[in-house]
Amino acid sequence: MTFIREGIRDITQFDEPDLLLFQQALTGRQIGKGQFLMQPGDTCRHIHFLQTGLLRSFYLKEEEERTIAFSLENSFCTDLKSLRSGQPSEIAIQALEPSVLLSISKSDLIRLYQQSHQIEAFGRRLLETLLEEQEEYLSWFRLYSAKERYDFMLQKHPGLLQRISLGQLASYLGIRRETLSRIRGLRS
Amino acid sequence: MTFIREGIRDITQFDEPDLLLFQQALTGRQIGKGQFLMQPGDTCRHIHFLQTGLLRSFYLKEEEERTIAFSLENSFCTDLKSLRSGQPSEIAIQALEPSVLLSISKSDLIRLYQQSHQIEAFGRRLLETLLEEQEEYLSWFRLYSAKERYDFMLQKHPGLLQRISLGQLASYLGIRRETLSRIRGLRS
DNA sequence: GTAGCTTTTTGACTTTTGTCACACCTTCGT
DNA sequence: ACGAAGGTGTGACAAAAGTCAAAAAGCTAC
Repeated sequence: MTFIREGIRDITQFDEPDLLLFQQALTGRQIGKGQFLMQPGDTCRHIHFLQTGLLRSFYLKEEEERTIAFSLENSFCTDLKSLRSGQPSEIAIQALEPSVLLSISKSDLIRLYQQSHQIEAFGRRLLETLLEEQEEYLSWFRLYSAKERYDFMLQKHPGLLQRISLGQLASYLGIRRETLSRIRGLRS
Repeated sequence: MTFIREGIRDITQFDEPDLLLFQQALTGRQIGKGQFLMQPGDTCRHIHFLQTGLLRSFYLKEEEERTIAFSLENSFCTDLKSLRSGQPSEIAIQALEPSVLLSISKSDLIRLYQQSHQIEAFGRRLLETLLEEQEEYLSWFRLYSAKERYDFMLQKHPGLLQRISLGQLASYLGIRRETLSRIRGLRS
């Protein structure tokens, strides 16, 4: 439990009272490889903090999985659209590895935001980071070719490739498995 | 000045004391059609609230403009990456129409965040909305063809087409002017 | 109106990526 | 060891989008 405190504290930089408040709202959960944290049609009611493991979020379009994100250790994962609207989600979240997560419900989070300015500030900073990351990812599609996007991925997450299938990576890069295979073939 | 108060109040939902605080940090500015709010290489130090007019943010890649956003009336505009890092920006922001904006500096905003929980909460909510919008926009590229993206644009911002050039729209949709022209030709 | 500019459209061609089919290789359970 | 299933690589072809060039259509300023 101590190491959980440390993990949360490092990320949030909460002081002792807020750390306690936050921690009390968290519920632990384990999930096996291949299992789903949520399926399309479910309504998302939590934000998950991934301690160990690996998650993948994806749309299902015509039997095809279109990956929108990989969530690594010490990062947060949710479906913001469904969480905010209360409407059914269009995405699935699946564990690619056995994963340990701490989850906080929407209602608890709203309560904590109101109770603590510091927690609200953390929420704001977290969102800024997420938005900036997503802007960068989006710029890949605006500015670069499939090959370049693949190279960026290698640079940015060199270890990740050993943990996911090429099909999953391809769908994250917005191309077909075969195209990715050909890109990788061009060893220049 | 009253109507500015109302506009800000509607959007932020600040109560009277915070409204005043916030308002004092805002500086007004007008900018003519075609003028630049910032250029690549500038460091972004403000968040701009657009009262009237139309802004466009874009990258410059090999003499080509790649539009990443149109900012409409009553919306916010900045370069989050440069604003947060303090590093030179890679994007340009240009007024497509004569525009009136209220701007707040990064340092003032940070100060206000610290002073007022309510203002911090507004910042968080705003970021949530921006992130959700961007997720939707990103899903266009994941799930839909160029033609479909064009149709969504028509649905979502029917009026905008009269205010921007087709070249600008094409670059926002991630295709060439010629391709957009052909898509529009297919009147089915 | 018309000259000069920009924007949009059209055409021929190239490049990139997708599609479909199938071979190859793991891995995993029996 | 065996076969099934899933993941990966390759080839031939199709579709989508990019490129380059030039014509047509819109604007703007005299």
